[in-house]
Amino acid sequence: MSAKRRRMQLLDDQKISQEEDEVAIENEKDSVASKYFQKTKMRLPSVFYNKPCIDLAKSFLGQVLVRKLPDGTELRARIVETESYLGGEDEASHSRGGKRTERNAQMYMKPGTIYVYQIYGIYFCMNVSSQGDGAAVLLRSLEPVVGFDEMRKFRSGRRNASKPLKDKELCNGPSKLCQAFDIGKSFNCRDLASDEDIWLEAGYEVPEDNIVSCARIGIAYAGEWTHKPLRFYIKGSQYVSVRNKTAENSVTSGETNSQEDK
DNA sequence: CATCTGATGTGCT
DNA sequence: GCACATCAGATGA
Repeated sequence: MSAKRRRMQLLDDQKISQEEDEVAIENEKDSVASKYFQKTKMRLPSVFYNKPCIDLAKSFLGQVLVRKLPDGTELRARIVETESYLGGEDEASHSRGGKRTERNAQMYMKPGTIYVYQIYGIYFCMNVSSQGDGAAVLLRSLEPVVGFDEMRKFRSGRRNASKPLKDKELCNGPSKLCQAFDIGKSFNCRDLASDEDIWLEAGYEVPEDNIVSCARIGIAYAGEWTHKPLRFYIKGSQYVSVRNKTAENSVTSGETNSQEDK
């Protein structure tokens, strides 16, 4: 574990124990199982998701996605890359032109609703509905925090398995993270603010200075929308799917998140 | 590092 | 029928 990551972990622990205290005080008189505290203390609430698409895509950076497996094991990874898909006018969005079908209905649902769709027959991508009609945020890359072995196992599926994956290869792509977290179509339509098996917990806020904004990936067909800066990632992160050095250099910040390869 | 290609099947036209 | 918000492996520099 690098010094950097240790520092981040410490920051998290501080935040977590703070919130723990607050919740404990709030529920002092209630005799609710401690399990309840475990789940509610860190979970980001419904109101967190109720913001405009671009704001949400940026606020996701630094937050932690948690997945509870059937056996109780919890996987954790920090969101480091997202994309905004706006409503009707966005030619790259599944909701372009106000299109609304059975497949993309979740994009129009309550902010925080998960939209999972299958792509190229074999992969899944996970989005979260935001404020705005037909708007959603695509999760593109995560930095693994807890559960490396499980993620590696879920990811070994259709590959050679000749060489073990590096940590940074576990979740550096929208479908890779779905594999690593074992997220499939059954997660479609669930609510991140209340679901038992998946949720977001407070990590840290990434300052605007440390966010790279650039073009989205894989939407070359979208005309003028192809080059709009609707992809966001933490500057310097080694866990991002595709880095854009040009865009990184135009971000006015001295600090980066460079880390050694693993 | 960059670029290319095959895999694969659902949802929409 | 065809397009597709991808990935892994191969190849060349």
